[in-house]
Amino acid sequence: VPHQPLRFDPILLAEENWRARGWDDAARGMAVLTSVMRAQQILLSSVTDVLAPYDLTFARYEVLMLLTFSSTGSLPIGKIGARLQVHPASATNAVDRLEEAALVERVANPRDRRGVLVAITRKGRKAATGATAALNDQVFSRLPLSADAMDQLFESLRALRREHGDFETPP
Amino acid sequence: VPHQPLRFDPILLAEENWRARGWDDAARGMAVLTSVMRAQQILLSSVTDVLAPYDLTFARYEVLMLLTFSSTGSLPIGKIGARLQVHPASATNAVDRLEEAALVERVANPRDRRGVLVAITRKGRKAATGATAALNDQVFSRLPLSADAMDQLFESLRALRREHGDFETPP
DNA sequence: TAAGATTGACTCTTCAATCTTC
DNA sequence: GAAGATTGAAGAGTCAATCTTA
Repeated sequence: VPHQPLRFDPILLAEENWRARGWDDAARGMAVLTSVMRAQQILLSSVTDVLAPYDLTFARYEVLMLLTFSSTGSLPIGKIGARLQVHPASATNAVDRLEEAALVERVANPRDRRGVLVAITRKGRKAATGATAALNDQVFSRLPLSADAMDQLFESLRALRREHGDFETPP
Repeated sequence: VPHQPLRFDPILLAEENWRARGWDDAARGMAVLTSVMRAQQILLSSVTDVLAPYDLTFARYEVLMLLTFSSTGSLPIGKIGARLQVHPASATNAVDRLEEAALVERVANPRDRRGVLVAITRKGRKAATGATAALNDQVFSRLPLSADAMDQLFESLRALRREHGDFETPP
């Protein structure tokens, strides 16, 4: 996004505007939500830059890693969508692109003829290995936060995800 | 996103897979980044639902609030893009949609004939008021996090934004 | 009837190219 | 030449509708 840095924090300023209107009980929530939006934009942009040489998007990279971690190297396309929490149409689209690049193959599912298995190819494994090395080195291990801040961030966002019903909370 | 809740936290599981491969120094960063992505998806979905009756997206709502907070009720379109940290083309698109709905007007900029001023209309102010009340009530004041967790989250994400160069850090 | 997957329509975002004005 | 704004093209996401199979 081509812009000069601002001389002030735009989200903090918005929060002040909120409080000036008497919306004190919502001001911090607005600021937190907006911060998450902006952080996502920043992080996705970093990831996108690193993945560009591999002709991968983050969504397609996630599909590849899911297959890498599966015992057979293949999964039903519906499972992929569920694990990645995206719409079935998005999973179809991601697999389309990966298949065009020969990183995965669609295989008939012998246990359910409605279903489609997505299998990672040798080329797909190579791409996943290279992309992971690049992401680990250039992004994941270099977030500008202390270990404590990362842990707090992870736990707070995990609570948010849990409350939203992303996953069951073990008893 | 139409899916059953998972019986485990998919991000925590991914982090375990990372560590199992010896990528310990990147595992938590991967988990944090993925959590931010997912949290953004959840929060944006909540906001989108609440704004739907007003025929507004979050991006268009943000434009409206920026104009509401400006002293004259109008801003150059370039300033809007800079404040919202989006591409100029996105600002143009958002203003197009708002103008179609008669929530803003494009006005010639008397100080720079290259520029365009975007002015909020009476109808735009009404929409902003209603949408803000709904968002404050249904989303911003109801995030499922403690006040402490919200403050920690905000500060961590603020550090991330600052490091990325979103805004200048006062001396 | 319901579930798995795909398709087409629509929205939003970015980028590159263009046009006008500084 | 550089800056402000717009346009068209391409990518990725959701939704509603559809087709096949369970």
